[in-house]
Amino acid sequence: MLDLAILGLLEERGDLHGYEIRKQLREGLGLLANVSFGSLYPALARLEAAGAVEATEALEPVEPPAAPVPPTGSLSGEWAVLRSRRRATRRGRGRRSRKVYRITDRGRSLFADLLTGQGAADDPRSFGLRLAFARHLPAPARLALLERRRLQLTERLAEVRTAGGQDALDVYARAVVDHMADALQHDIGWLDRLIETERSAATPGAALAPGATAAVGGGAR
Amino acid sequence: MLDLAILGLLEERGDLHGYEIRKQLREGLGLLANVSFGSLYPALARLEAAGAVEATEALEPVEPPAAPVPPTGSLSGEWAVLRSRRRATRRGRGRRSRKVYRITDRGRSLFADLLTGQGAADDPRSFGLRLAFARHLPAPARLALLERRRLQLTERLAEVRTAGGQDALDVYARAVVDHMADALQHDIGWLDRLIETERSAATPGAALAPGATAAVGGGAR
DNA sequence: ATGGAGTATATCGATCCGATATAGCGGCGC
DNA sequence: GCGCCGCTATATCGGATCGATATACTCCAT
Repeated sequence: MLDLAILGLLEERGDLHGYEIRKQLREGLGLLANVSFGSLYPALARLEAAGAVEATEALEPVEPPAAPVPPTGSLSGEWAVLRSRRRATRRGRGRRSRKVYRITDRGRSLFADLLTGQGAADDPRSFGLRLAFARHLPAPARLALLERRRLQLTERLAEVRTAGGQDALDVYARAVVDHMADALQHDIGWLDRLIETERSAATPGAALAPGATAAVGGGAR
Repeated sequence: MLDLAILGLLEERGDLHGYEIRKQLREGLGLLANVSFGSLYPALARLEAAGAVEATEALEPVEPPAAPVPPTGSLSGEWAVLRSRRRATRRGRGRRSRKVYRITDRGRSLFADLLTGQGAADDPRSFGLRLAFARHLPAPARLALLERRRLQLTERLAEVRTAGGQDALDVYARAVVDHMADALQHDIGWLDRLIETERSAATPGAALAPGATAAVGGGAR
């Protein structure tokens, strides 16, 4: 449920250690907000135990070069350069432990499973996340995701309408229920636009027309 | 966090036992959905331990009348009548254990605290719940609640806009972020309408004008 | 140098959810 | 009549997440 977020981030952005993952999730995509350490570290441990990610302990020892950060050369980029430079100027005992995580093939397959995610769907965060990573999904699965979500929202709207139908509600409760229905309709409209764009990008006549998905950006602003 | 919902329900609807509380929360107000037993029963136990509610074991014994459902006369209404009628037609050993909960003065005071709830505010469910029970709040506190929420949403919108500003996002991620910003603006507009209604209902000139809050129902249709 | 701010990992307790266990009861069909 | 299904009803368990907190190292300003 945030395994998906972690795997997606590792897939798209490369290396990353716990603290960075949290930062990117809080800043990068405005979706997940929060994601406290109390959930992040257990999740990373879980993923590592499941073989979906590999952790390389990147606390460089006192000896200068002697790479104990061995496989896969240039992952950490300019950031690691700065790091080792600082270590050179200041005294040894390279900074803190710091585990850098890398996604495995096992993890990539798990990521694909979580993305389609037929098993248990519902909540809005989960959907937003899946859609944000929809690029890694084949076109039909993308469409299925959108339509499944649309169905869920429609059902929810019917429930809320039923709840709002009873007139035992006072002004404030009614305002809340009405607004909820309104927001749901708004979301459904957005999904409809996305679905239409997705469909027209896959029209049989325009089989090999790249760049056709350029106008997806919902109804924002 | 759902203590508020339970207390509010007991305050407005009277008696109620666990199963009924869940039903009313799922159907009655479309807000909270879910509220599984796994959270409800612990919450009830918690509230009972805190002295906010009193539980009367209402498994009526074999003897017909002999009220062990003693204080506060006509709480359970027609529902209890049906219940006892059925017991009369079928054999004794009145059905299942069934604890009926009643709110105490202690609970009412706790309810008031949770309603204003300066301590930790944020999440949307909590706000929706508070607003739905806003009737039990004095007018200034009501206004404060709305404005606090408005401020939070404005801050969140700024964050989301910042996140959307970076152009490293692909079409789908952008669609998600844009829609999130859009939904936030929609919510803020709704709050603005509520705030205005609330303000105009409290204009100094129209001090004793009841019924002035009749047009609150947001933009819902 | 002292101490605050930022980086970094980890754990704790509380809350909540979904699934599941248990059990009384009414009605339906055959 | 009798078995089974489904509704009412309470309770517990494991898993996920959050917020707070502990710990430690580094950098920079004073």
